[in-house]
Amino acid sequence: MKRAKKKVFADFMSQKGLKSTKQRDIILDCFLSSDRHLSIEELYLKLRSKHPNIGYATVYRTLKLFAEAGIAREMQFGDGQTRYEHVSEGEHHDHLVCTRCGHIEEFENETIEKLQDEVANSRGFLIERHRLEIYGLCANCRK
Amino acid sequence: MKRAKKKVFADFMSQKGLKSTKQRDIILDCFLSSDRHLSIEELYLKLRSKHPNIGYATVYRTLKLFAEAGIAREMQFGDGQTRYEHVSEGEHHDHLVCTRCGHIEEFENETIEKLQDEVANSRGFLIERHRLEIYGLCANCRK
DNA sequence: AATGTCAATGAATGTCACTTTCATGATGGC
DNA sequence: GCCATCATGAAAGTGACATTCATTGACATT
Ligand SMILES: [Mn+2]
Ligand SMILES: [Mn+2]
Ligand SMILES: [Zn+2]
Ligand SMILES: [Zn+2]
Repeated sequence: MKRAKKKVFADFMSQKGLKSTKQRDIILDCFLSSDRHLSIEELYLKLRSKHPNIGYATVYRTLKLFAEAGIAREMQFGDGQTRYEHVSEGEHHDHLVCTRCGHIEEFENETIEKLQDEVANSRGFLIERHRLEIYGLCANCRK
Repeated sequence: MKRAKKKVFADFMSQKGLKSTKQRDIILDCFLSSDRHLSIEELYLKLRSKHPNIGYATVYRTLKLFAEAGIAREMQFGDGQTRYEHVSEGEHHDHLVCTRCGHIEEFENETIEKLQDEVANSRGFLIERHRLEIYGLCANCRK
């Protein structure tokens, strides 16, 4: 799926008349081969060891591009940093966030999604998106 | 319930050895008689007309005290400002947020809450809190 | 009522995570 | 290869908090 996302991004870029650069290639590769839910700072630091010449602003702008292209999603978990996670076409999930170690787990629940639709319908709301986050202690941190 | 919350706050303050001041009284009164989901800035501006001598920092610190005392809750709706809403003992609700006009509606759904518990249990997570927000167009903005 | 002590206030400043600017460098259509 | 555009990154700007510190105020005590 790494290849598929690279294609999606390449198509988006050419369709927008934007250019392919070494930096963007490196950042995309690093993003796709990293854990999910990375902050700009984290990705920047991860890149820095191998590519000290890539600036923070470029990482920042490139992650925005990923989001625009639909291969990444911006997330806020309340830790003061914007995080980016991988997105696959048509896929959706919500999150369990550990308040002690920061571990993030993903889940899907079709019934919850349906109930949300019902709530929105009953109020005349047209849903664009939603966020459901459960905060607490992960299995490890409970021990 | 305005009186009840004032009592809760007064008890919290005396139990913590903190002092009662004109500013805190005024801010509490203004907060309790305002719409829900106000930002610090909004409350500060609302106060400013009648009480131009109350500083931003005092509003900021006093809202934090309300949250500590359990009569207010900090919320992030992604508009870049922290919002505070009234909290009543034992009460919980989630939100529908209009992305066009900013209107915020509240809802409760016992079934969704139960399903969340199930999800957390199945992963060994111990829930501390959760947030569920549905973003979209409100009935008014759909017209 | 005056005093003493410690918390409260608010103008100013600091912090932090973006966000934008601008001079310089790279890309790619012709 | 030329050159109009786009991209880059160091530096500066922004905005919403968060903290500092000199001064003021609350209130228990005298
Ligand atoms: Mn995720
Ligand atoms: Mn609410
Ligand atoms: Zn954990
Ligand atoms: Zn609306």
